[in-house]
Amino acid sequence: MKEYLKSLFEEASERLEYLKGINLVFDVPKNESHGDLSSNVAMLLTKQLKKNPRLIAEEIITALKTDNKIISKTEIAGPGFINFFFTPYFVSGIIKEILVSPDTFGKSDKHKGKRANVEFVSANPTGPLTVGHGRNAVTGDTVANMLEWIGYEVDREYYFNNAGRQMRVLGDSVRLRYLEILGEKNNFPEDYYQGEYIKEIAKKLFDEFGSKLKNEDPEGVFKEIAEKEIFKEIEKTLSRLSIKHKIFYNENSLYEEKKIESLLKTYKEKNFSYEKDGAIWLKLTELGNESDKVIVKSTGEPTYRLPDIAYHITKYERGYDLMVDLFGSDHNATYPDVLAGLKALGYDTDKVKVLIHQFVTIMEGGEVVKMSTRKANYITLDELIDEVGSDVVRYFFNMRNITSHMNFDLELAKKHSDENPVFYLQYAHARICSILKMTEREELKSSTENLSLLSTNEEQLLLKKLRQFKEEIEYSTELFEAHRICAYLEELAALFHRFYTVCRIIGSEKNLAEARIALVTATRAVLKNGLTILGVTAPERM
RNA sequence: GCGCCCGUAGCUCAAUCGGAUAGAGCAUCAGCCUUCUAAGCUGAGGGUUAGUGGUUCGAGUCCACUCGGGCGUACCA
Repeated sequence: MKEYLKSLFEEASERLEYLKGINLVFDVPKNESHGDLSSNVAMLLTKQLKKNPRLIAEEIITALKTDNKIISKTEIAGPGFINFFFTPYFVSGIIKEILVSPDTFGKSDKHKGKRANVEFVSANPTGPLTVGHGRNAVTGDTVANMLEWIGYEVDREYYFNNAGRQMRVLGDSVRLRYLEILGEKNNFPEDYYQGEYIKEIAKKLFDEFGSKLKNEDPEGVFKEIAEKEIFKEIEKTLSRLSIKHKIFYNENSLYEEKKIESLLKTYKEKNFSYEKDGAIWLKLTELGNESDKVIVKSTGEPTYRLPDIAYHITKYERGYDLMVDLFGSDHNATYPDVLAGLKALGYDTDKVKVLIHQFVTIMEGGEVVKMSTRKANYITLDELIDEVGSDVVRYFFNMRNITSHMNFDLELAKKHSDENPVFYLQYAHARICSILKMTEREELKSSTENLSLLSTNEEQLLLKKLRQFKEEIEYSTELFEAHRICAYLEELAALFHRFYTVCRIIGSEKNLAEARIALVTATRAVLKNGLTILGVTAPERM
């Protein structure tokens, strides 16, 4: 629709000089009596032309050579909007476009040939994933899906660190629990990992090795096994949400491959770093940031910034055109340093898109549940999936803008799970499947021969919504906002349900019935594709 | 103190570069199944968009200030 109008305006600019090179925007008006598409161009020109916007609008309309097979009406409304109304003939044509290739309708090759890396979850293996990680995981995977849909080849990546204090404590936590099983009394420290899963790992070790590990070092087998077991669980949890990372990148390999060392050397050579108080600092103030930051502590150990920068450099070296980083708002102070460090070395940081999601607040019984992995005071992602299912979890995290703080009322999620909007969408899909089975029995087929028979208000509104799908995906992806897709699908499902209650297939005249079958088949395809992007299943019956 | 995010209906959230009468779901109330799935549809009530001022044809959206909440502000990640 928009493409057609754009070409009309372009052609008209031959006659109306001021239309040349103008930034044309068409909106779908909220109120359907304002037409199918609306332009505010006349109002934007008032300053330049010093004329009443309605007069400008009139000039524009006379200059447009509209085809009355496509456009049924143009009007000037309100302060100077130009509203366009499309013919039913044109509107229904979308069905043919969808049915040519239903499974790929909405895909675009806009970014074909480009490669993207989406890094998400990236939790260190110290415990099970919590609900908070769930938001990160679902958002990351959905962003990856969206990018694939507009043509990117996407690698899903998980960055982790199995060195450092956290992991030492983890290993020792397991060791102490193991010794407890052997009957040894000890004072389990308060700041150690309190979770049940530690005891389970210890039990596993006892079952396999008996008391042989009594004098083992906490850094050795305890840590190793703990890491392995926990990662296994993390991957299992993610796979329940249909999430699979292609690459697991261990921070350690940056050291092994001397990337940290060489980066440090580069900064020194280029005079971006200096020594002070026994530490090495990066000159971030010179790069426009607030203050210089330490990259190597006086102990000789790098801070997180150095490996983070080195890590991102590997992404550039691996040739990605787009790198998406996803993390929670608690990390929002860290990425400017990393980006500045990259920019200093000449890397194009426009290729990095940092997405920060706000926290998930868990409410239970009207109370906020404080989350801490170490204190084992958390609700795991697994428990949540057990309660409400993968589809609800994915949809729930996708349906809200990540910039918003999110209240997750557990009681409500459990109790009212069958009233979740995801079921509304799935129900629409299942309903269509059921209709199509029924019409098959009646020996009715889908036909695009008489689509102009689809002229009721319900049919036209549904058709127009189907037309918006592709643009909706592109727009949502450019903004990295999956919640728009949820909103779109809910509107689409609502229009379908309304169509269903008013327009019948079986019992209608044959040509009309077959056109309607084509319509619902197309609707089913769009619903399914939308749900697929969100990572939600499209059941054939409910 | 400073930085980022947020404040919209009773609750959870939308609102397409600033567009026309601020929309959904839940909850509440009133209707609709002898006919393709009632997990559905129709209707009603519910708002000073936290507040004040500014920018303009037009502001929930942009700017300034105030109030309130979250997360940061390390030689932790």
